[in-house]
Amino acid sequence: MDTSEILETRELRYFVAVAEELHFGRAARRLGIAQPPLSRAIQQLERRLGVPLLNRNRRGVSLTGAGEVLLAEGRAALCATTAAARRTRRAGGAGHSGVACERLVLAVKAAASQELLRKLLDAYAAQPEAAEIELLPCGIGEQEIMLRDGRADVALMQTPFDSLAGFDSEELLTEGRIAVLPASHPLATRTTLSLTEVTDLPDLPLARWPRNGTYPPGPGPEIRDQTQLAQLIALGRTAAVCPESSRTWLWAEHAAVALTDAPPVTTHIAWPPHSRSRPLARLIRTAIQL
Amino acid sequence: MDTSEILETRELRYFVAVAEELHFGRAARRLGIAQPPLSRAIQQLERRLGVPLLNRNRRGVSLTGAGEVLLAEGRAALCATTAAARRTRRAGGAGHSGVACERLVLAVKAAASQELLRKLLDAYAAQPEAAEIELLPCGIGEQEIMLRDGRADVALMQTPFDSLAGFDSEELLTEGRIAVLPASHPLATRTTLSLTEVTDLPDLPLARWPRNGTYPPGPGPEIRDQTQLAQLIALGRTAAVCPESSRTWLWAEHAAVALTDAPPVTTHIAWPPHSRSRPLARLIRTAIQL
DNA sequence: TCCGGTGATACTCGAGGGGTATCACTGGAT
DNA sequence: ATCCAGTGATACCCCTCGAGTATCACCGGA
Repeated sequence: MDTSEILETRELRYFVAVAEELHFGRAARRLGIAQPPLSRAIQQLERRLGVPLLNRNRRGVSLTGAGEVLLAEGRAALCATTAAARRTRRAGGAGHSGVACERLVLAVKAAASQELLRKLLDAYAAQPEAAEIELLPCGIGEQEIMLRDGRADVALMQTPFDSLAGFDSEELLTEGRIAVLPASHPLATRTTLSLTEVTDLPDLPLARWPRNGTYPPGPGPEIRDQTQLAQLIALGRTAAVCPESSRTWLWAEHAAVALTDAPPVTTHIAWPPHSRSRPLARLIRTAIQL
Repeated sequence: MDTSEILETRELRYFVAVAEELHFGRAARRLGIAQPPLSRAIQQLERRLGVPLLNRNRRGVSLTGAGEVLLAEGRAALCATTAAARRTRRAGGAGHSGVACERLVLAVKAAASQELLRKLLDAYAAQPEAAEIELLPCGIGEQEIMLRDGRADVALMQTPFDSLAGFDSEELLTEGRIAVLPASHPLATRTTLSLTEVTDLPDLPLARWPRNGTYPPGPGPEIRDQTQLAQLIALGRTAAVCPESSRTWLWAEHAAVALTDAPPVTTHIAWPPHSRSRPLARLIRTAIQL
C-alpha cells in the first residue's frame, strides 16, 4: 500500500469543508485557516487523486461526479476517524485487558419510546454487573450521526423514520399510529380515522419532519422537535401522524385518534457492527428479552 | 470540532502497524521509516488522546484496553479512508453531474454461486443502460474487506460463511448442503446423510475453513481455496460440507451426498450502505428479480 | 469603466516529521 | 558475575511542507 495513495485526515477535512460551503473563503474561515493554503491543498488533492473534484466557474464552485463521491465517502471516513478517537478516549481509564468501555452511551430521540426506554433502563440496572448508562438525547435522525462518529455506543431508533443502514440492530417493539389533532378540530371526536382523511386537509396541513437533513415539500410547518409540534397542534395550526406511544406527551388541547391504515412504527436497538464489548452485549440481550 | 482532537491518517497507520506487530522495530520497517520517529509518534498519540495504548514491558509490547479499541476502530477508519480515495478515483473520468462510477466492481468468492452469477451477469448485460461489470475474485471472507476498503462496489456473499454486518443486502438464493466425499469412501454410495454421520469420522476429518482470518481447531486439513479442497478430497484425505451448487465443480473422484439436517446456505447480494449510484441500483434490482 | 468579490500565485517563515547516533534497561547464555 | 543481543527511548540535526501575507487575474454588475 503506497503511502502516496493515502488521503490524510487534514485533506479530507479541507475538501469536505469546501464541498459543503461551495466557497473557498467561507470554508477557509470555517477551518480557521487562510484561503490560499486551502486552495493549494485542494489542488494538491486533485493532483494526487488524478481526478478533478471541483468545477471552478467564476462566481462559485460546483462539485464534479468524483467530488460528490468524495464528499460522501470522505464524510464517512472522517466520522470513522473521530469515532476511533472518541471511543479510544472513553475506553481509557479502564483496565489492561480486552474489556472496552465501562460506561455505555445510549442515544435516544427525545420523548420517543418513553415507556420502552424506562423498562429497558430498569431491567438493565437490575442486573448484577450492569455498566453505567449515559443517555444522549438527540434531535430527529441524529442518533445515526452519534452512533457513526463515536459519541454513542448504542441507540434506540424507529423505522420508518430513522435509517438502520450500516448498523446491526434488533427489533424491540412495533406499534400502530395515531393522528394527533387539535382538540377543537371536527375530526377529533372520531374514534378511528384513515390516513387519507388526515392528509390533504386544507385547514390542517400535516407537519413536516426532516429526512436526511432536509424537509419534504408540502404546505405544513417545518418541525424540529416534539415540543414545537405539540405547541403548533395545540394552537390549531397543524396535525401529525405519530406512534401510539406519543400519547404519553399529549396536552389537554390535543386529541388522539387511532389510524386504521397507517404503516406501523417499529423501535429498534441499533449499534455499530463489530462492537464486541460485554456491557453492550448485555444491554442488547436485556432489550430483546423485554 | 477542535483540530487537536482529530487523528491524522498517518498516526492511525503507525499505531495499527505497531499494534499488529507488537514490535516497534518491525512496525517501523513495515512502514518504511526508522524506529525512533515511530516511537515518538506513538507517544505523541497517547499524549494527545490522554490514554495509554501500549504496555511497554521490556521484551515486547502488549495492547491496553484502549489500545484494542483503537486497533479495531482505527482499522475501520483506515479502510473508510482508502475506500474514499479509491472510489473517488474510479468515479473520475465520468461526467460533471452527480452520476458516480460507470464501471461496477463485483466481488465474488471463487467458484461459489456459479450458476447464479452467470444468470445475474447475463440478465444485467441484457439491459439497455448496463454498466460494465468487472469481476473481482476473492478468497474466503475477502469480499467483506474489498467492499469495505473500496476495491469493490458490490459483492455476492454467503451466510453463514460471510458476515453481512455493516452492509445493506438482499437475499437471492437459499440452497441445501451436500457432503462432498472421495468417490471411494463407503459413505459415498448413500443417497442421504445426516450431519452427525460426516462429522467426527476418524478416517475422514472435515476440512477447516478460515473464519475471520483464523482456523477453528480440529483434526482436518486447513483449506484456503476450493481447488485445494477438491484435490485433498480426490486423494481421500478429507471431506467437506458444501452448498448444493458446489456440484458444478465436482471431479470424477468426488461423490456428493445430500445432507438432511445441515443448516442451509443463503447467497446475498451486499453493498456498502448509502451507495446511491444508478448502475448499482439497477444491478441490485436485476438480482432480486432473478 | 471601475469596483467588489472570486480563486490562484509568489514568496517567506517556522513547526514538526524524519534521519542518525546513542542511551538505558532487561533476560539469558556462558 | 559478566557480557551480549535486542528492546524501546532520547538527543540532536536537517529539511520538507503547511500556513501566513501580499498580490494577481478574472468576471459581473452598477
